Amino acid sequence: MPKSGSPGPLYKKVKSFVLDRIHSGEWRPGDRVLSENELVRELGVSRMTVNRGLRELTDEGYLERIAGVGTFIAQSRSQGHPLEVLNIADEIHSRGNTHRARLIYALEEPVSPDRAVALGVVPGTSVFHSLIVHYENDRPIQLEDRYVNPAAAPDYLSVDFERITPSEYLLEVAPLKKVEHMVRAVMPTDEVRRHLEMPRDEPCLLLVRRTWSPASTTKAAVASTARLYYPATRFQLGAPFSVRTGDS
Amino acid sequence: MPKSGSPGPLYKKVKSFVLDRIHSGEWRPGDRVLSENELVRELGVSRMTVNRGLRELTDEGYLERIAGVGTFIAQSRSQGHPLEVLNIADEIHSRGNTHRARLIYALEEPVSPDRAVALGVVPGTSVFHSLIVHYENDRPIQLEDRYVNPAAAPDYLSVDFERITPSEYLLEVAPLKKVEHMVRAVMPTDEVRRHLEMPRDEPCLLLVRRTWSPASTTKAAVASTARLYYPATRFQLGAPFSVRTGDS
DNA sequence: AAGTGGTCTAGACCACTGC
DNA sequence: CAGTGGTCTAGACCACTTT
Repeated sequence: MPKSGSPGPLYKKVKSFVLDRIHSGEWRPGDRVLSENELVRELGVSRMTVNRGLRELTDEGYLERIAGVGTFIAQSRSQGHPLEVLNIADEIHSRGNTHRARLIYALEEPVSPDRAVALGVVPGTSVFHSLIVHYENDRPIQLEDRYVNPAAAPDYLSVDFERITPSEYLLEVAPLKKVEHMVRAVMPTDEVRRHLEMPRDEPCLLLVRRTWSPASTTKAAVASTARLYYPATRFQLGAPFSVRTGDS
Repeated sequence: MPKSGSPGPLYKKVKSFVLDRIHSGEWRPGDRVLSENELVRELGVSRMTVNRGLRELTDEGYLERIAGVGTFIAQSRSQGHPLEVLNIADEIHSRGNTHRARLIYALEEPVSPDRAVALGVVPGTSVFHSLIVHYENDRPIQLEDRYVNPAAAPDYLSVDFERITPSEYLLEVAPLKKVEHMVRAVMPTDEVRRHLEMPRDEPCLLLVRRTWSPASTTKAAVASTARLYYPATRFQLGAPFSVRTGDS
C-alpha cells in the first residue's frame, strides 16, 4: 500500500496534501484552500504540478475554483460521489454512521458458462462466490452478491468478511485498473427481500459492477463482478460531476 | 454556439481533432491514434498541451493509452460516465433506433416553495413546466417531467417539443456549467405507468437531473430540473454485458 | 536505438476579482 | 494595484516497449 511518503507522481502529493486536510476536518466545506503559489512554496513543486493536482480534485468534486478569487472546499457533501465509492463501509462511515456486515456464505463453486465469460476465466473452473448483507446503523442497506476470479485474489475465502469488506480486501491485494457499472431498477426476489428486510412491492436499485486488475502482461483480466442490491426507500445514488463542454 | 474553429483553449482543439475523427468513423475502436509528437507537429501546439487533451479523452473513456506503445481508440464505448448522455434523442439514434416525442403539456405555473429553492428562483414567481413522453421505435422509453427557470430560457414554451427535445433546446440557448444526478428506484404512480405503458408491479428507474448555466456575474443559477422515468424492463444505465443470473 | 507515454520545471501571458 | 486561477511553451528526464 503506497503511503503519503511514497515517491509517486508529485501531483498526487498535492492531491494527498489537500485530501488529508479535508478528511481530517481541518478544512471544511466553503473554506479557502491554499492558493497555487502558496502550495508551490509549501510543497516545493512547480505551479503546473500544483495546478494539475487541484484540477483533478475539482473534476472529482472535492474543490471549486473561481478564477481571480480562489479555491474552495466544495459544499456538495459526502453523499456525493456517484459510482466512485467502491467500499460501502467508507461511504457509511463518511455519513457518520456505523457499518456492520453479516456473511451469508463464502465458498468456491464451479462457474457457469456465461459467468466464465464475464469473469474472464476458463469455463469449467471454479470461482469464489460470496453473499454479504451490509448494515447502516443496524438497518440493511446493501446485499452484495459477488464473484471473484481466484487468479486475482487466491486467498479470498480466508478473509473475515464481517471485519473487512470484499471491496476493501480486493483493493488491497490487487490495484484497480478499470471499473464498469450498470444500474437497473428491479423487483427483489424473495431471498433478496428477506436479507434486506424489505416490505413487499418495494423495488431495489441494482448496481452491477465489474472490476479489472492489471494482469500478467498486456491484457487486463476481470477480477470480480458484483451485484449490489439496495432497498429503494433507503438509498439513492447521487452523482454530481462537472461537465466539460465542447463534445457532441 | 462556439464551433471547432473557435479560439478557445488549445487542448480543446486537440480533443476536437481526435473526437471529430472518431465520430466521422475515420478512426475505429482499436485503431492507433497519432502519437503525442505527431500531434505536436500536426497541430502546432506543445507536447504538454497535446498530453492534456489526450489525457482528458482517456479519462472520459474515449482513448486507452499504453506507455511505450501508443494511444488507441477505446473498445468499449460507455465504460466511463453513463450519465453523460444528456439528450435522449441522441442516445436512441446512436443505437440505430428512431426517436419520437409526444408532448403532454407545456405551460407556465406558479412555483411551489421547495421547487423554488431547487430551481434558484424567488418563491411566488412562475416557472415553465413540461411533460413529455419519449419513444424508441414507438415504445415509451422515458417520461420527462421538467421544470425550467425562465431566466435561463425565456422562450421555452414556444419550442416544438415533438421536433426538438428540451435538452437539445436548453443546450442551445444556454451553455451548461454543471450537472447533478440522482438515481433512484421507484414504483411508478398511475399517471407515470400509463404514459410509459407499463404493466403493474414493475418499477421505474428515476433519474433526477439538475443543470446549471452560468449566470449574471459570480454565482451560478439553476437552469432546469428534470425527473426522468424509465421502465425498468426497457432500460438500464450503463454498458450492458452478458451476465444473466437466475435471480432478479 | 528509437519511439512511446508519464511526468516535471521555470518561466510566461491572459482575464478576472478584490482592494 | 497585487493576487487569483487558466492556459501555454520548450525544454527535460524517466521507464517502458519495439525493432
